[in-house]
Amino acid sequence: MDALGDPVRRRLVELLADGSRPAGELAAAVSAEFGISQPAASRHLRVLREAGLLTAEADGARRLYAVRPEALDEVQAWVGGVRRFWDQRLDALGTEVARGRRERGGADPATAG
Amino acid sequence: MDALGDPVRRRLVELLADGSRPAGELAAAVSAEFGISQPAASRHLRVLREAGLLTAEADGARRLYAVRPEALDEVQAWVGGVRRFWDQRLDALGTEVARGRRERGGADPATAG
DNA sequence: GGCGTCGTTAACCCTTGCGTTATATAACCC
DNA sequence: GGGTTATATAACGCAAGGGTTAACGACGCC
Repeated sequence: MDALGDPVRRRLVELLADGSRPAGELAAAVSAEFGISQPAASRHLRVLREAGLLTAEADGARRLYAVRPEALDEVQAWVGGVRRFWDQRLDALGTEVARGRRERGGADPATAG
Repeated sequence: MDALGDPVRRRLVELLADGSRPAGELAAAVSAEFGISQPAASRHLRVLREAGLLTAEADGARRLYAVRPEALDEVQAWVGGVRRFWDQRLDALGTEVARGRRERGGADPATAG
């Protein structure tokens, strides 16, 4: 998840959302969008690879990159873990979404809106 | 999402998973776990706040922090957007998980194993 | 085998970001 | 009001990360 803290890297993952692509294609895309060089893109791919977000498969002279779904699972699981609480809170239907209310007695935008 | 690229900040969000907490409590926790000072923790909270991940509500001399669920929605939506493709791929049950196959004609470890 | 292409690695610079200590602001309490 | 607690900001140093250019390794083609 640390690896996804960079917008270029997030973009690279996005570009791989609909299937694998050769490194060159990815590099061309982010180079154009972010104005960075091809080696820079390569390094981002490397970081993503080492973080387990992507896999690289040799295809002749090219390298096909692809998303590793399990990694996305982990991310989603993490977010889900945090969100779960809020979901059941909302499930309890505004019983008291903002706990500060009780102390301040103020209306909460989350429940009001 | 950039804000979640830091382990301390992720931890802070985790600590807020089960409800809001005062800054001091959060600071104490991450200070202990990561060996950082209170001001450092405060800055992380600030980053998370400015990123829209957290909200801060004054409670007397304290400041109650809480997760902003909408922000988590965005994260999950992003991941979901990337994952969706993979989900339907897996739904098609190994019809051809590794698209590289067709170009190379070689057996893919993912499908073979 | 020589050449062009694809991609990664190396070496280096500069900015960003995180950490620290010291200090400011604000609320509570007596 | 003075002191204490709670939290944020300021000023600053340092390490890390990301960018660049140059060079290297690997494959494909003729």
